[in-house]
Amino acid sequence: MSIEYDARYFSPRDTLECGQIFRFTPYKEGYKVYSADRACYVYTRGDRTIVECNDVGYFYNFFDLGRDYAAINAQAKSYGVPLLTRGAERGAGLRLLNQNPEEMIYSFIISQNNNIPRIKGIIGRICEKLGEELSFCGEKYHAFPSSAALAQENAEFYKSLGAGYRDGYLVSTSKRIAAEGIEELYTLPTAELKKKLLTYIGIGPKVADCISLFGFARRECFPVDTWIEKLYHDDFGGTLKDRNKINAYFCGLFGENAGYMQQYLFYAKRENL
DNA sequence: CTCCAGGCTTTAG
DNA sequence: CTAAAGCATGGA
Repeated sequence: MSIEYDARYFSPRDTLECGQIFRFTPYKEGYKVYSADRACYVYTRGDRTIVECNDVGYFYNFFDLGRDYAAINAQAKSYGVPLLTRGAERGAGLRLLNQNPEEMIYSFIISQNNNIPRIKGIIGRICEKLGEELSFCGEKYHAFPSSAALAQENAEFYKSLGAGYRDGYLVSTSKRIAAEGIEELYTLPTAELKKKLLTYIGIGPKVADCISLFGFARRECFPVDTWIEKLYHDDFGGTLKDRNKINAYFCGLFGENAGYMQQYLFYAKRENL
């Protein structure tokens, strides 16, 4: 089964290479993408982007295909900030993914003070060791492990996979989620959700924003990492140094679509556009 | 060698 | 309350 979409507003590369997802690999004309226990093959041919998968409903939502990006893209260009305009022009095919909340929690705990290639490696090894073995397009892959499976391992295990000092965070948070579940999180308003996420060991303000944005579709969230801090000074002429205040500045500026603007900016800065 | 990466926890003032 | 040290690892 497959899904087709206008390639102008759905570029696999723009969508996957902007740091919101860590499990994908180049494949044939595009990429294989993994989320929770699912997999798909996504590629562009001519003016159409095609998603081949076993679960059309899951990936329609995953790639946010029910949303019109023309207005979002126009909003980004309306601020007259060159970096943001360039991000919106050259990253027009970027879409915000709707990912599995638990996968986001562990992935972004690992992401702190870390670089993207290494984050991918750590997550990949955790999946290989603990995730269910499945197959797609004639190749084996591993699901992202359940919290119950993660909670059975100790800190030495995670350190042996390269997680570094985040080993204890993974142990603590997986044990808590395995015991409590995360059902309540879906029901909370965004401010309460963020506050609750901050009570998990290893989740601070930036990671909580990423989890809310990518895992709970809270598009008003604006994660502030080292790249955003850099462009805040370089491209917005900002003088604040406290990341919480920088976050408040951007949230006030961009409003309910702040998360999309954040992705355009992150992409533009990292790609040196 | 030092500096940095999608920062957080702990401790000191 | 805010400020800064400490933290694993690998690549530039």
